[in-house]
Amino acid sequence: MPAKRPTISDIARAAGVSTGAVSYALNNRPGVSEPTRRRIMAIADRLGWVPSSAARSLSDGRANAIGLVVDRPARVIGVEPYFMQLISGIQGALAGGPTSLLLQVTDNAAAELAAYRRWWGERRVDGVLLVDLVQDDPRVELVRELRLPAVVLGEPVVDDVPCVWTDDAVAVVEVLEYLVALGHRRIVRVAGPTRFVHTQTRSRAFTTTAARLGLTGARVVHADYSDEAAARVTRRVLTGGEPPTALVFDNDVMAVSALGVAQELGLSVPEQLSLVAWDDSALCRLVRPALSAVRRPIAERGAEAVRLLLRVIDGAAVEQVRTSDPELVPRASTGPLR
Amino acid sequence: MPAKRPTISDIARAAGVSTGAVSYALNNRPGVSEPTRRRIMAIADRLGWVPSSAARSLSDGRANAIGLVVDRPARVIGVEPYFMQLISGIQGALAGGPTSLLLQVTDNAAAELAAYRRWWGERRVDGVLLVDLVQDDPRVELVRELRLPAVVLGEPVVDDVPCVWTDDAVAVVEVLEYLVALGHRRIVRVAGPTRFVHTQTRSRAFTTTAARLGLTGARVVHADYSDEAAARVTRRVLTGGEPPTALVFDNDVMAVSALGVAQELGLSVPEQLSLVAWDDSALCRLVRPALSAVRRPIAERGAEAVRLLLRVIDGAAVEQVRTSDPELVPRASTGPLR
DNA sequence: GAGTGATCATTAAGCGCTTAACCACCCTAC
DNA sequence: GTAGGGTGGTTAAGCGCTTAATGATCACTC
Repeated sequence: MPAKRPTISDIARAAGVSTGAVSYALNNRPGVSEPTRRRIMAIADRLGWVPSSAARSLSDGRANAIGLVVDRPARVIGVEPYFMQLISGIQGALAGGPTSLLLQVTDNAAAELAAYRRWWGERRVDGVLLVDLVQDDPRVELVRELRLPAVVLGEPVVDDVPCVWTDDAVAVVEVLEYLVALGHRRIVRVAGPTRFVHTQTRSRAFTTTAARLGLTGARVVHADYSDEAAARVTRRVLTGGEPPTALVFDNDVMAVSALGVAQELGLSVPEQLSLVAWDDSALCRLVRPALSAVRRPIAERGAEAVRLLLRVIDGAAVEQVRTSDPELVPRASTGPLR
Repeated sequence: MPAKRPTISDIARAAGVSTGAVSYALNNRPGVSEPTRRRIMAIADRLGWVPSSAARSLSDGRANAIGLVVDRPARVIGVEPYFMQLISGIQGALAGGPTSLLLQVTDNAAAELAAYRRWWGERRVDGVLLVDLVQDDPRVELVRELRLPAVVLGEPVVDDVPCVWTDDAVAVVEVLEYLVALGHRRIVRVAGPTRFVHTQTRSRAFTTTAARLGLTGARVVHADYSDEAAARVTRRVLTGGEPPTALVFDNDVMAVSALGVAQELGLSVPEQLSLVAWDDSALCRLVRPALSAVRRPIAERGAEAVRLLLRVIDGAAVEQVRTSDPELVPRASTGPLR
């Protein structure tokens, strides 16, 4: 059983005023004189008073928490730095404020929906962050139905839901033009699962840009972000007819995995094969050759999303915030075609 | 503003009973007849009722949440798979129950202490998980003072605080004997910061085992878990006098970083240098050569810690749960000395 | 000297739920 | 016929906080 925590009644008694006065004082609202306010605050301070979030929630209806559900199988989640970076960005924006982060990791979409619904029912969160949107995402429908404030981390898909996004298309173009400038013509994009909206966006940009640049050998294959799947796909692509001279991946793990495959196959990187990862991370820097990668401001986006969500919770109008464009960080894994 | 959520009064009205009866019925306690209970539950179900966590907390004093603070600089946090694995283990044990996870990422110890104190004051958590204990850790003192239920993820340091741990020493011994069997005599351990208890334990085991095995060239150097620091230290060690033939690291990131350094220096792994990582992860599997690593049951430990914490919250006696021993997973980065 | 505001404080209701205390009723026992 | 003992409910207080409504006090004004 935890130690005793002071309540506003304790403060009121110590100060010789009513609890109402204490409440007004501590919340910096009119209703108490300046000297009294100061006296009350001093006492609260001395007693180490902290407002009970339950009591506060109950009376003002705010949970002072936001929720994030990450729907990735346990096997994958540890590997991808993405989420931890995102979380650390989120925390940055939350720090100092009264709001906490509720995190849930699930391994299927239904559980994710259930989690949001439960949080809403329990009034545990004031709003939620949505990541990895899919086409006609049921979560969008859900937050709309529940009128639960939400911010999508990703490009705008519907216009009544706020979002913060980066324009992935510009990076796709940048990467392709960069590779073409190095002499590559047969380029394969190893994408994540098709269902994700961002996968589709990037693939579309990839296809149209490839066409514009006259790359006939360009195509898109899919994997599930895991190293195993990436290895399988990469091996197939590299040993098939007309093997590509450059591969572009949808995350860092797959790119690193492919690097291993290339080495197994005796292909030297970048002399015979160029590799580009998406989402730069320490992982990309750590391997040899270090991987060229598209860097997105992940933590910054997380922080921006939180700020937007807090505004939305306070009743702000729907906004679609665009953060800085992703950029290609060239390293040792890309080079001129020999 | 969120949509309307049903309360027990709504249910009571619909069922024509008092809210007290509804409460008894929904909590499966005596006080209502079986038919009435069923009727009430059916209505609750139809209405989609979910208990308000705030109201419940306020009346029964339980927050139905546990807290975890991770104190690592943002730069490092993304890279290490450790925490995500831990979190996913935690979630596994929480799934299905009424308890949620509150997560905070901070970048200094004071902020971590403040976070625990705040959560306690706000009555937001019923208990907390403590990771990365240091010597005379102030957090131990804090949870004791606040009488906040806590479980340490790590070896027993004081006996009034429950913990779940693995015996790292046995793995240290295993690794050393393995390396010695391969012919290595000059072995350096690249450890994490000295302040962590687990660092000290491993170093102690390393030193005594090395002495027992008669390894005069064995020593311990320190880095801060980051790839940069590890690269620096590794470079220094490998280019100094009497360079080691085997390196043992305290995490995966440092080992991978060292692999890069070895390649830069023209040392082939494992022919000229063997590397062992601590905490196996996809990262270790991904690089070439794949890294031999000590695998600890991280997710399992997280789950076990949660189960223990929930028991402690319910008033169980202090336990010190020991989970399965870490084991060495030999891969391509270790081999006989040439 | 009554009326009019300010100003600073108190009172009390209410947020949604739990739970001890109470009550009405029927059944059995002697 | 009344004491005793379950059942199956209701009542009401309380968890810690917010806040509208109310009230007391003092300072001006005409």
